Amino acid sequence: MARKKSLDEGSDLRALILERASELFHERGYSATSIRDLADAVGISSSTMYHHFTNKQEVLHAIVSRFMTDFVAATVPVLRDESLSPRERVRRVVRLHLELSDDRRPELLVGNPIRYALDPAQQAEGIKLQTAYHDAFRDVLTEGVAAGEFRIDDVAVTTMAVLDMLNGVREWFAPSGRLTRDMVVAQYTALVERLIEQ
Amino acid sequence: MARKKSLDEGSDLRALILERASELFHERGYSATSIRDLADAVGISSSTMYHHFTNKQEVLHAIVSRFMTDFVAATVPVLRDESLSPRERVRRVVRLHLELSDDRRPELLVGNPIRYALDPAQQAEGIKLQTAYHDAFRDVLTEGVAAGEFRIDDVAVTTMAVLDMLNGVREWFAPSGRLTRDMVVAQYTALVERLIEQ
DNA sequence: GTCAACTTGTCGATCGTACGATCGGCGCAC
DNA sequence: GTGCGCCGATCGTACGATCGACAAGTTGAC
Repeated sequence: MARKKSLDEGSDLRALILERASELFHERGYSATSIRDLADAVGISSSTMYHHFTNKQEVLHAIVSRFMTDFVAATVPVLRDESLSPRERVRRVVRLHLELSDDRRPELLVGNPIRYALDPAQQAEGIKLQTAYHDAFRDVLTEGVAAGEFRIDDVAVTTMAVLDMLNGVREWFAPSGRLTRDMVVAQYTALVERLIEQ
Repeated sequence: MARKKSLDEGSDLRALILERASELFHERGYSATSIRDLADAVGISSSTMYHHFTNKQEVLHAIVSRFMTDFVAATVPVLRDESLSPRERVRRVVRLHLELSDDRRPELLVGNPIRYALDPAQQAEGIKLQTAYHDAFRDVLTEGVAAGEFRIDDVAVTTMAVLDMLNGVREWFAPSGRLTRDMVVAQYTALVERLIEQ
């Protein structure tokens, strides 16, 4: 029990660091956030940070890697679920995409400067996960066209247009505004259907 | 002439600094790019930087402010041009938006970390310009609906969806790929029309 | 069962470095 | 000879990272 307690406390602190680090990186950017900032945000010494992460870069990588892995794990199986129609798969993924990027908004640390801060190997890992999602989305559109469900001029361009549209929401959506999250999901589902259906 | 030449050289150097700074800020991020990096990129001493800008922040502000001002100056008059139909205004702005964000891609330094690096007054200036563009776009959609040209469920949501879609292009478009810029413009014009027309 | 040895997590102090910014002086154009 | 643009040298600071010490808990030999 003592070992378990010790491990749990360690895991909790690591999780807490990742949570606060996500927020600070999201607000100020990775380079503008110091190890001391992160340590202060969780109430520990800066040197203690190095008992949970080998360096600052690893904190960033842990955040990005975990989020992207979770994102792909949640969406790609739905996009590949052949028991559902392409139309239904798209509908479900639109909801998943919007909900995940809202729930875990601070963890979404995309952009060139972030990529620049990671190792080539870490970059490659992120690109691989992103490609997996893009490919799955593109495939379901292709399938829908073949099945006569969708009418799409250029599947690749439409894929990027839809995903960019979904990614943009987190930048302006605030639940305190006129729209609830479910309303946004409904609106975007309809917009995406306009883009792909006959 | 000598004075003119001197001024020209000064202006040229300032313009050159802004150009290289845009690229470096775009690639590595603002905080990760040092004054010495900027100076090296244009072949001057770091102290000379301070003869053209009061500090590092002003370099960033000059880039962002100039681009956003130019962008609004190019697009809003088209959106407000009552001699054109709402449909034609949208078509022209889609092209302008895509071409400007391609031509001056490094200057597009949006995102929270950038905003965080600016003064509140400088932030307000950027927000004001962005709002002017968004409002003009929203108004032309409203006008099109009133004229029976467009069929839109929620004009505000559709406005954001369209603009996010357009903003996303610069992240993945590479002229070396399968698509030319004109092809992308044509595709996106068609996609936007799907989103707004009957 | 006892106790020394080891492990783990934390800290304050500190290292070397790179940063933003300043200063004084130099050279050239007028 | 005056002013402006440019430079090398330098300042004070904040950064990422390391170190040695210490406390608490776990392990293993006897």
